[in-house]
Amino acid sequence: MAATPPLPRRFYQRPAPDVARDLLGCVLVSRLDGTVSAGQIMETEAYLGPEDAASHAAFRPSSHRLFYGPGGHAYVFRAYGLHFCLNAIAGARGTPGCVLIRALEPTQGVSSMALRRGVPAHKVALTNGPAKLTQALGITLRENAADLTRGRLTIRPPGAPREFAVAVGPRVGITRATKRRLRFWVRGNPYVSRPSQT
DNA sequence: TAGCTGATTGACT
DNA sequence: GTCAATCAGCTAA
Repeated sequence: MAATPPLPRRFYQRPAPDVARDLLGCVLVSRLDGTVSAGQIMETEAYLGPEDAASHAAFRPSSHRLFYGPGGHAYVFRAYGLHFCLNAIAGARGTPGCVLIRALEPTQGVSSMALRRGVPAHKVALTNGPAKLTQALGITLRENAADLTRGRLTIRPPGAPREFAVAVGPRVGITRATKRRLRFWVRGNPYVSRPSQT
């Protein structure tokens, strides 16, 4: 547990789908509001550049400063006026892409998460959705553009070798380019946000 | 300036 | 199964 260094920036400087797959099992750590909360990433989705109609890089120019940056930063946006979603910027400089963190399994600070969410700590509803996990970890627009390789919000590699089946399927919850198979999740994990659509 | 959209969730029938 | 909540940022004019 002690002082596992966060994933290096070069981890993110690869194609978004590769980063999305390798992010499964990694641990998202937040040190916000004076508490430490962490969870293993169980579900991700990859978004590409302008050629991906569902990506914010394609239709949201205000995100370009991050998308075209060096990678390894957080991109937080508000959906439907009230929910937050957390992305990790991926891809080398000049090749925009990002990875949406859709679900994680709490490993640390569970009571803080339950407090923020207002649901019992043993419920999967704590973090089994993109907006749920941001609320559980206390992530808001303040964390937009945060450096994931250092600071209050980081992602660490798995403590042990990963032993689980990775499933791949079409992305969910979006209205454009839904046929691309860019969603990755841990098969059989109860924290995955939606029933597997293979 | 006005109008529209959305990578969601939770409450309700 | 349906539907409202709520707002930053885009587009049209």
